[in-house]
Amino acid sequence: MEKNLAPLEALSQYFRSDYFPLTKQEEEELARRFMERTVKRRAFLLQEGEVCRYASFVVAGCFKMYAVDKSGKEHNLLFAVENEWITDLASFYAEQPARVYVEALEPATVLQIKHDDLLDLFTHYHKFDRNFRILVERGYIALQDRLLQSISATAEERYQNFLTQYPHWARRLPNTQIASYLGITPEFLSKIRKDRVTKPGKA
Amino acid sequence: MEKNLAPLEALSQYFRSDYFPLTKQEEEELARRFMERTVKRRAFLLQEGEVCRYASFVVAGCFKMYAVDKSGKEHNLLFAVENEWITDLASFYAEQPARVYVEALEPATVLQIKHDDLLDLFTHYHKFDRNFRILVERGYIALQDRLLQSISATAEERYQNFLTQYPHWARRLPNTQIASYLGITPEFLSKIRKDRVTKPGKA
DNA sequence: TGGCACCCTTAACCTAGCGTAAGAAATACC
DNA sequence: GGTATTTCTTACGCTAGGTTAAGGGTGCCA
Repeated sequence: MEKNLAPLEALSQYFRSDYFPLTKQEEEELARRFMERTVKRRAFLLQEGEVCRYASFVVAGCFKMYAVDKSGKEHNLLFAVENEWITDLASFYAEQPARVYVEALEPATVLQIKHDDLLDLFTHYHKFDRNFRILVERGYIALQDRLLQSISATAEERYQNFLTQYPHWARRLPNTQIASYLGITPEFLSKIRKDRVTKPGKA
Repeated sequence: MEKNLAPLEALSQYFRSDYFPLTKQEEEELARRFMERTVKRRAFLLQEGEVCRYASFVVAGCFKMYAVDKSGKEHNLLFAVENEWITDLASFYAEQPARVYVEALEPATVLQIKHDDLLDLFTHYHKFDRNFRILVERGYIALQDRLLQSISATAEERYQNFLTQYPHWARRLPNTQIASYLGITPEFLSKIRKDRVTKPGKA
């Protein structure tokens, strides 16, 4: 009963510890609208061309969001583990076909809410508008930071920063996935890792 | 009286046409808290190390937001012209020193609101929370799109996309600034532009 | 206990885009 | 209206990172 909170309890806990905590009533409204779903490794929450119907909160397991370019290569945009959200906002809000995939890297459990139900929460309970505003703001800040790095930093620096900023992802993900997130090939990441060991502190 | 709305009228108009329109009272609250400011070409709204005290809405003129890397090079993160916002959210919300500059590329007029006044609007008028949630969502979507391109597209493709996605910026900005936004050197952009003319449609 | 799928590494060769330099064209400002 | 500062272009050598290919490791399930 300690490591495995009931999924909805995990979500309430999440708001309580990082956002404006919910009242009993708001928690009930939450429970009424979020649905639990378990998915296997390799299964998709979303595929290119589909409309993203749900916002998803990860209760257990691990996901990646990625796009496929015209030469067929995958480019990871985002990872999500426990207590993180994974949703293609562009598709979700505009109700247009997604240009990305969301795939489970491990067996997983998520809580999902439909677009209309979320808008409903927004209109009836001020606090959700606010909590989601803050949530998206934080995402925006993280994205801007990453964009800056991708424009201005070398692959080695980006890897280094990834390790310090996202240790919980780094510990858990295979290097192939990390390479794709950093925008380099697995082969080149391998070379970087070797060099880091060889010339450690850098003179 | 047609092209030059009063600044506050421009802001109300902005919400009216793209977001949930404001009531008379909300517009008055807006007027009470936003301050007009004019800046010369080259002047800074924000410099690295300062805390970003204001959210800024551009009424006239043109700005760039950029970061300077450790070798002294500038990297443009964002442009803003009339009816666009330019604010370092990371610094503004956390009240921490900014890592970026915001500089006027043309003589400009902005409307600015202080952090506390904005939070005040959020708590007293539900609609601002909502309008700003949507505003940030749209910014997030644009950023993600750009990140994807910077990971997966070639410099020439990025330039092409820039021209089609942001014609109003492209028309107005010098190529040096555009190059910095795309993450390439002005010299290389120049080469791309030459090639586009030489081999036009691409067989 | 063997096979299959996935992951990591190494190495040799290749290319997109950078750095530098320097002249020409355009624009800002007094 | 004229000078000074930006901006744009061209060219050439150079480096970060990609590509291809191949070998070895590891865990999983039959």
